[in-house]
Amino acid sequence: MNSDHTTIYDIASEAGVSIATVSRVLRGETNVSPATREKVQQAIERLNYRPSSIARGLTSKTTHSLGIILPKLLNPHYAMIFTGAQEEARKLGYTMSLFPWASLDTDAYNPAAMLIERRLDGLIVCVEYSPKDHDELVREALNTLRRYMPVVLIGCVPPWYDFPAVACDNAAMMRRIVQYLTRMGHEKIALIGGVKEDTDPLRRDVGYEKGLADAKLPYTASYRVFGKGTAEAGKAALDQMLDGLKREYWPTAVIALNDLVAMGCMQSAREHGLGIPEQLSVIGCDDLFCAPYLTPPLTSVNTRQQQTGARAVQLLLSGEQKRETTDWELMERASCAPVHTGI
Amino acid sequence: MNSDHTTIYDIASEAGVSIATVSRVLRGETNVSPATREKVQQAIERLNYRPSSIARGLTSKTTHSLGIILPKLLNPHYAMIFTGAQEEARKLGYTMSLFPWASLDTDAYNPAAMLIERRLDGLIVCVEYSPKDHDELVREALNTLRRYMPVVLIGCVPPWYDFPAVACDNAAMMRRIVQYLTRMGHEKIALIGGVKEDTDPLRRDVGYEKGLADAKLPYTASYRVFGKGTAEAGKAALDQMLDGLKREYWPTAVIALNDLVAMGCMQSAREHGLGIPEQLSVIGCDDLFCAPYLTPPLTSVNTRQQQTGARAVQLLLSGEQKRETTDWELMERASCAPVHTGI
DNA sequence: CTGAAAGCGCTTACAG
DNA sequence: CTGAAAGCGCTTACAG
Repeated sequence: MNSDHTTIYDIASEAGVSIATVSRVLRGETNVSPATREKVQQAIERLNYRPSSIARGLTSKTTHSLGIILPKLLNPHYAMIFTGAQEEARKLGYTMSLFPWASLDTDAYNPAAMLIERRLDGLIVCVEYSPKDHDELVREALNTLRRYMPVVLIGCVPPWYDFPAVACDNAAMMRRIVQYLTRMGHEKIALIGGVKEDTDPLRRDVGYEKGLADAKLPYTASYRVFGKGTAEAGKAALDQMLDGLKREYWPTAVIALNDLVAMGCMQSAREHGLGIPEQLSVIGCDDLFCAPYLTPPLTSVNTRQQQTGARAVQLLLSGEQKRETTDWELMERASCAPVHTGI
Repeated sequence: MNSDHTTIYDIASEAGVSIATVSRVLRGETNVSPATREKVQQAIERLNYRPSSIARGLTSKTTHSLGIILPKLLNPHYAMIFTGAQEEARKLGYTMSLFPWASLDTDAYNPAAMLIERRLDGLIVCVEYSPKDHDELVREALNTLRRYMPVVLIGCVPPWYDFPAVACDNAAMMRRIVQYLTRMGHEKIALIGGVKEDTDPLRRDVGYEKGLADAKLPYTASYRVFGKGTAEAGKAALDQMLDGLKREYWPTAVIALNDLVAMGCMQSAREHGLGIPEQLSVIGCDDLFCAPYLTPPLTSVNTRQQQTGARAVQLLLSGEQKRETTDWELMERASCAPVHTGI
């Protein structure tokens, strides 16, 4: 291992100049004579010199490294966000490190310490709502971290958060989805997943209720089941709803928090002998790569995750204190159909 | 922003000791009197001090940050590897940054420069075979990088690579899969995906041919289609095979390079009116989260990706020059069945 | 057990 | 246009 890297001193003596001059050509300053610049560049080439970003960071007070906190990478939704953020960071010369909430949660000592010690130039935090435990952690961690580095939020934006963020207007999106279903004649529309205590003003429940109201439909508590954003949770939730309701009250459409939940719901429907979309329309969210390959292909909402990640990096680095709302698009596939009337 | 962080000098004067002493308690050295240690710790607490890993890195010649190069994160297979690696790194006090091949490829200047300038303590490289262009890049990049930092390989291990690695024995795995199918009576077994020029001694093709030989079946060129590891490529490949073959020669089983390819194959089969598994058995690889939710649930091979990632980090940090082979497990689901004989 | 001093590899005023 | 010098915030021998 070449742990004794070439240094700026080596280049300086090789080129017969001072380290200040080497530093100047390194940083592309203009006030260097062409001849000198050439000499230095040759030396760099010859010795295969790469400046240490560590030493550079110590003086320049900037590390060119960013961090991102995500719930988990195993849901492709977050992998898309991460990819978008990472690529944008890369383009701008920054490195991106991942810090999953889970590892912070389980950490005995100050969860933020590792981030602070790294002297990151900025941090993207992606919040997924969950009750109490997590919310408390999030709030505390955010309040600490933002004293040390710029923070941009992605995903849910808690009402107490007054910083730059890029989020999807889940309320508007959900209202549109409900509308999509009511226009197909659905009146018994279930919503599965999410957290009851969610206080994000743009949360799905707001839009769900608005959407129902738009169509003059009542809000039916038994059609609203909360739960985690996993396939297992989705299946369990729909199982429970169907098993607890007389058949005549079964929903004709179910909106899932995300595609994983939708997958679980499809499974549950299948096991209950419900044809999709004949007897039950299902719609997901996130538009995961597998949505088109499910049977039937799952209608979902593309929330432009990569773009969201990239935009968060831009906000982070530009220092703009904006709060932005992302685009989304309903991807119509075969899992939703007009409500089946008659027998 | 608190960019003027508290330094070791602040702590020293606050505690009335020298910075050397502060450094000692920081690093948990034992040769410090309890009283002094206490004073220092109090000062640290009071001033909310976090040592700079940057300054520390400059002297200690170690950054406690690792890198991982992956083909892409959007295939959950790689997200699992990354997650396993990241979590293990975290446990050991290391940070993990992602560098996708794509961003290195498209980079005009030396693709390795960014990694070297970061002075990473180690690098995990996950290689996915693809012809020419990529292989040349991989070889060159690896040869440069390993002069600057320890490198551990994951995935395919090119024959010219003589370094630590943790890989799946794809040959043994594939032989076992073929056996699984021949025991169910299949004789026309297709293999879809991968690169013809692959030279990894553990590559799938080796096992495929062995498996066929085990059952005294001929190798049939038209059952072997190469291609990318995407669903689209999988669909196109099977489409092409079926369309080019008389119905009586259609395979009764298809092995896909990975689950994405398998998903594409299932789609193709469906469009060709082939029931799965009645007329066509399909088996994938990687055991993605969605495999159980496909119709029918996809039989696949779990290759313990998270464990692989974690193990790679351990090798990297221990400096062992071992080459390890990972476990794998056949996950039997409903997409494979005994060959349909008679009408 | 503790401190003074040098050094890690850069950048940044400050002179010239 | 170029160099000498100080400084970034730590760690590490070296004395005592």
